[in-house]
Amino acid sequence: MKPPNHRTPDTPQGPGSATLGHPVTLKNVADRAGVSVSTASRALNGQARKYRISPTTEKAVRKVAADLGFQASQVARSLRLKRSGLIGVIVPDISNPFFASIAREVSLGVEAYGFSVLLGDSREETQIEQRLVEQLRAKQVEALLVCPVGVVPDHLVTLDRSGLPVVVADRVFDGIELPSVTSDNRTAARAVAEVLIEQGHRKIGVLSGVRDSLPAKTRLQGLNDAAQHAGFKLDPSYLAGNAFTEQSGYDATLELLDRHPEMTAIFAMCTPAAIGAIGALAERGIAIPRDMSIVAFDDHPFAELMKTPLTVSVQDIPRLGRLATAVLLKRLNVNPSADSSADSSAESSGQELPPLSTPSELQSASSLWKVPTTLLQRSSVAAPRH
Amino acid sequence: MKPPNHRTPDTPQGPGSATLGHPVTLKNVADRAGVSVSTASRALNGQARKYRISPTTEKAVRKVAADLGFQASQVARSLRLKRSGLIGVIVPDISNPFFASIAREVSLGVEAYGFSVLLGDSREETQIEQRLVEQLRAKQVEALLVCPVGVVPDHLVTLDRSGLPVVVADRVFDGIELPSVTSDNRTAARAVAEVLIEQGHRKIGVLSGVRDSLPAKTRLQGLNDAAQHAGFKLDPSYLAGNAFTEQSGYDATLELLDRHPEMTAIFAMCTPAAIGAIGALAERGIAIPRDMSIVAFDDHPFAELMKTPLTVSVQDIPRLGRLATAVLLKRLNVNPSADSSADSSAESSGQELPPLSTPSELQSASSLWKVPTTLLQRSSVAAPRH
DNA sequence: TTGAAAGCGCTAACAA
DNA sequence: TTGTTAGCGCTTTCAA
Repeated sequence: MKPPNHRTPDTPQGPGSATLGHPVTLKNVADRAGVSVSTASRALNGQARKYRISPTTEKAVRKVAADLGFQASQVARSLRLKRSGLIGVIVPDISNPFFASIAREVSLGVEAYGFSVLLGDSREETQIEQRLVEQLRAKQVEALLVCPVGVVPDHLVTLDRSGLPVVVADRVFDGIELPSVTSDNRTAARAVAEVLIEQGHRKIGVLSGVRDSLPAKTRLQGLNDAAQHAGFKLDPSYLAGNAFTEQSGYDATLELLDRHPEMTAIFAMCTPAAIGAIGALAERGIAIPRDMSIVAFDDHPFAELMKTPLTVSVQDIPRLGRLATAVLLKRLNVNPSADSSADSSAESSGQELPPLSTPSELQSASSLWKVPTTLLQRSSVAAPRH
Repeated sequence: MKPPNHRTPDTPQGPGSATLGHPVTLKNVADRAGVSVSTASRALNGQARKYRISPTTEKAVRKVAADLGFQASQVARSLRLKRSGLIGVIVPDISNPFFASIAREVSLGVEAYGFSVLLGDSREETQIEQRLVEQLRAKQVEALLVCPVGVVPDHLVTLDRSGLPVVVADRVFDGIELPSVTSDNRTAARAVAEVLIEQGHRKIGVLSGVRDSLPAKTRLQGLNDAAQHAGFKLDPSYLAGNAFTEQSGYDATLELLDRHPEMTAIFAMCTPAAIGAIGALAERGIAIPRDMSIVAFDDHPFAELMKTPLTVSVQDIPRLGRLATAVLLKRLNVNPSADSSADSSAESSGQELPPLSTPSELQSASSLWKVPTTLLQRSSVAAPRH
């Protein structure tokens, strides 16, 4: 309640935010409101009650803060609190709608808790993935969601062990104690494979994604399950391709066509591969499904509009993303069920991170979450001709 | 060169990174190497030369840092340097491949300079966009690339004026002094419109994106240009829809079909709208291109495989993204032409941000960058039947 | 060639 | 009910 005649030499402020030069700091606010920084801090952080700050003071501080367009520096705050409010998300290719959707779910899911997403694109290279991990670690992310390239999990395990919560999605790993979420690829693969098999197909070419990745192996397994159930075995020479890309699908198809002219169906492990295959087939004048049946994974907005709508196993991508986010939040000891914006404690500025309750007690219980998929039968499968 | 018998009470370190509890700090490194923090800092930041630090010392420090898995806290560094190394990217929907591609280019483009991308998804809502802007500002982003929802530019202008470099892409604004990059929508629209018109179409329905957005207006203008050149005028009642979405395209098509049964062609302002339109057309049993011609914007991997491949004007999205990134970097006084990884100065840890040369001298010259588009003629256009 | 110390903006004991 | 102060981890003057 002293007369506020001790002004900082701050540049004359128009209303709105920082006008010139230095951004406005808490000290600026405090000075102008004639209180100490602690009082200002407390007033702005919804701790007025707790510290029994007079409503008058609180109001005053808030007003000044608003007038000055004050925004607490999250950097300073992070340093002090040891909480960056940052979540790292690393994917092999953010322009791929699959990963983009996952990134989206994470972004939306964590935003309510004051977290922001730091994005990394590994370009399908483990080496870059490693570099990004380091870069994000240096930026003090509090957790990492990574859709790995899918072959070398070591750097992620190390990281997780070192105390930074990591959860992996999609290209998860085998026998690794990292919380993992993925589609139920085995069941999914078996289901699509069966529509092929039930039509009588036995000579089935497989367009594989990255061979060493678990999804690729698991999908192959599902296919084998189906074959075995039908009483036959798939020859390994019917396997081609080694990436989840259109190019790989195209090349593999051509290769298979040459190696096995008797092939009657194609099992594509991802949509891009299927697109490549369709292109290759068209070039060779092979009609779908008359001369060749084909099944694949994942749906897309254009599916219905295609010349031959694909029969596919579709993953519930948003759900995958949400699950991953939930696991992440749980590992951060944030309660994902709490309603988001009902947080009326901290209203005006800065304060958004609810404090973590327990200091993340290494709850690194191995866990693999599987999300069910849906079979979508369309018209890319017919009985084999010969 | 003192005997290093004054150890910190740090937990016994296995090789690799932080083993237990506290992450390893510069002080830990310094102590263990038997030097002061200043020396450690300088050694690790490639300033050994500059400060004439003995090679022995430097080596020693580097070794300890490596052994301990030291990583400089970017948070502390940011606070001190007033450089966060963060770039904010805000888009209406990251799961849309268009925006995802842009985000990707930014991410790849700035990564080489040690920046990371903070992602925000505005869900096509200006209000959320505003909130995200605030959130990212608080996180001390050094610049913002936003693909705005597209109607209210004020908060962005204010922000930019306040000193935070903002560049907008795609849904740019009219008469606003914000660096903007967008496709050359007018020319593009005119070009696709002309393939319609040359076939004899005059009754052309328009599936509009967000009406008040500049891209929508500009594309309409391009269409009008073409019409005028052909000597006719488009009746405003042929305009329907108000969003860049599939739903909007669907609804608008139905609406137009009812209002103008004589319509012979559809001009869709975006791919989703086109998809919606094709769905609506199919429901009404209207064949493309026999009964109805259609053109749209943007290509996609499935385009060739569609029942009726669409004639489209395709934007060079990666180029759009790269341009936007370049503009951003220029405003940050980083030289985008410098080769990226050839930066051998700072090798081992932490140091990645090249310092900004000039302190961003408000070079807010109004500038609009236009990226050319390509016309892709396929088979969705035929001469009108009546 | 190296070190001591100030300080970036903030929060939280501890005092009063 | 409010203020003083230490300190988060780092860089950088200034001094030696």
